[in-house]
Parts: sequence; C-alpha cells; structure tokens
Amino acid sequence: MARTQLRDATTTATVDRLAELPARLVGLLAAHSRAAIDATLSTRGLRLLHVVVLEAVGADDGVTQRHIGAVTGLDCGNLVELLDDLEERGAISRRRDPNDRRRHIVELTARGARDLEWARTRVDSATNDTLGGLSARERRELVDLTQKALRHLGIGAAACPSTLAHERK
Amino acid sequence: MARTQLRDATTTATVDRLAELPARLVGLLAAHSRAAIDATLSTRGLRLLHVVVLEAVGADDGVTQRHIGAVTGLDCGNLVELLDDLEERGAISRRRDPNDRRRHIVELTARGARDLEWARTRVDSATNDTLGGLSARERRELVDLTQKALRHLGIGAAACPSTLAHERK
DNA sequence: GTATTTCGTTGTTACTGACAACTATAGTAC
DNA sequence: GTACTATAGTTGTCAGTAACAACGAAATAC
Repeated sequence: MARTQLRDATTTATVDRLAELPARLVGLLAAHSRAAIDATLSTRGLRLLHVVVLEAVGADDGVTQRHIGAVTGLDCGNLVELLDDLEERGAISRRRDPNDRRRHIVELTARGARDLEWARTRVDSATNDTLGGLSARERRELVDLTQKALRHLGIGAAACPSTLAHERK
Repeated sequence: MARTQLRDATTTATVDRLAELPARLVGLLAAHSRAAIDATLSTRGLRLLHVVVLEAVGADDGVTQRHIGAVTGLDCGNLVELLDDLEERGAISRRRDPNDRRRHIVELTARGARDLEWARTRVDSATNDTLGGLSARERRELVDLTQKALRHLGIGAAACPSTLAHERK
C-alpha cells in the first residue's frame, strides 16, 4: 500500500465538481427512486410508470391516449405497451371513440381503481424511504424546484407532438 | 380513501398527485438533463458518464477503478466499458499497479485533460439550458437537496460490492 | 375525390443501472 | 508450503426509460 494518497487537497476540489453536477445528482436520485418504487410494486406486477398512467386515467374518465401522453410526459409509442399491460390485467378499458374512430377512450375499471389505491400507499412509502434524508419542508422544496424546471422546459405538457413525420427530406 | 366519483371535482386533485410524484419529477428532469448533455457532447463522441469518469480520474491521479466506482456511484462492471472508451480515444491510461497486480492505475492523459476542459463548458452550457427556469439560488438549492437525499441513501460513496473502508489507508 | 393531418401501433435504438459468473492476484490460516 | 478466502477487474445479460421512424386507419381540408 502506501502507494496513493498524496493529493487530498486537489481531490476535494475536483470531486466537488462531480458532486455538484445536477444532471448526475438528479440522475442518481431518479434511478434509486424508481428502483425502490418498482421493487415494492413488483409484488403485483406493476411499475412506477403503470401507476403514472393509472393516475392520469383515473384523474379524468374517458381520456384519449394522446391526452395521457400529454399529461404524463410519456411518448405515445411507449405508452401503448403500458396500456396493453394495464388492459390485460383488467385495470383499464380501451374502446373506440364513436365520434372519432381514430381515438381510443381509456377508462379506469374497478380493478384499476383498487390497483391505484393500493399502489399509492406503496409509492408513498417508498418515497418516504428515498427522501428520508429530507424534512417535509425540504421535500416540498424539491418538488417545487423540479416542477418549476420542468414547466420551463415544457415537459409533462407536450409529449407526442413529434408529428414532424412529414418533415422535409 | 376517497374513491373518485365526481369527475370535475377530483380531476384537478388527482392530476396534481401525478405532478407531485417526486420519483417521476426527478426522473423526467434527469432524462432531459442527460439527453441535453449527451447531445452537446456527441460531436466528440462523449456522453455524460464519460465526463463523470473523467472528473473522477482527473481529481486524483493514479486512482483504481474501484475508487472511481466509489466516487462516481458507478457499478464497476459498467465502468469497464466507459474506461475502455476513454482509453481507446487516448483520454486515459490504464496500467497494472506493481504493488498489487490485481489493480489498475488509471490516469488522465493530456488528451483527456483537454477533453475534460472542453466537456465542462459544454456540460455547463447544457445545464444552464436545462435549469433555465431556476434562479442561481434555486439551482443551488436543488443541488443541495439532491446531495442531501443521496448522502442519506449512501449513494455516490459505495459502488460495487464492498464499501470503501480500506480505501483510505 | 385527393391530399393532408391526426391517432394509435409497431419496431428499433440508445443510455443507464443491476447482477451473476469468471480470471487473476493477494492475503490469511494452518 | 498448501488451502481457503477475499479483492480487482472483466464479461455478459437483462430490465427500465426514453427517442424516433415508419405505418395503417380514420378524420379533415381542399
């Protein structure tokens, strides 16, 4: 041994740069947060994004998939599989909109409502664990700041409109 | 608790629930943040995690991969590929530790130092864009809060299997 | 009626993160 | 010394999230 450890002075300085990279910090927190939630939801075959979708569907009966995407910030392509999962387990129903047969009307079933209720307590519990180092006031602050940053970026309010499909060659 | 029956009244309430899910908020912010950084770094074939590793290597000459993992929070298995990339481009060097031939000593090359310097301005710029909705004070607050949460979880200080106990000696 | 746009679907790709199995070296017990 | 255990790094695999392109069906515009 005794090989290293002569540079504790510079160590702190530059490692601090790393410890203050917002992208990395929120990335690590996001990964841990999701993993903790997914772990506790896995006993019923659900994941965080399933709950996100259930919340969006339960918030407003009879929404279109496009609307869900806009509210949740989910790409509509990725949303399809989540809805497939939820439909297969009987948590939601999809049916054609008779007024516009391109659209699907998505609704929460009784089973879905139970799933959502169950999941909420699980999610809350896992969130408490993940944010255990923060006081209630600090958690509020974290939520406010991330909301504010996302709002400024227009995220969570504009999802799919990637309809640049017919872009010029 | 409080099953939904009245649509219009509960709509706002439940969507708010979604908008206050910390896991989802930090997840979205992390994804956007990383994408913005990766986009601006891609012109030189780098990604956020490359810069994270470069910061860790540059902070302390002659570190082991295990140490890098501990400092960055990267799994040592995933770290290998990142180091392969950086070594291939000549940004770092890996050599056996003569005192412990299991270890690799990783060091920043001149090229790596230039890459790091270049990347830092790019990362800072992308971070400014991503956090454009927040004041300097709010950004500071966001960093402090995420640091605090991560510290409480022991993340960024214990990567692979064992902790860092003997790391310092 | 044709052209264009929108909605949902399918398929592909990239980045991150966990984890298990393996090689080789080192340290320790006997 | 041998045997056992632990560590450093490597390899490979898999899951979760997200972006994006191409497509058919249906609506809308002209």
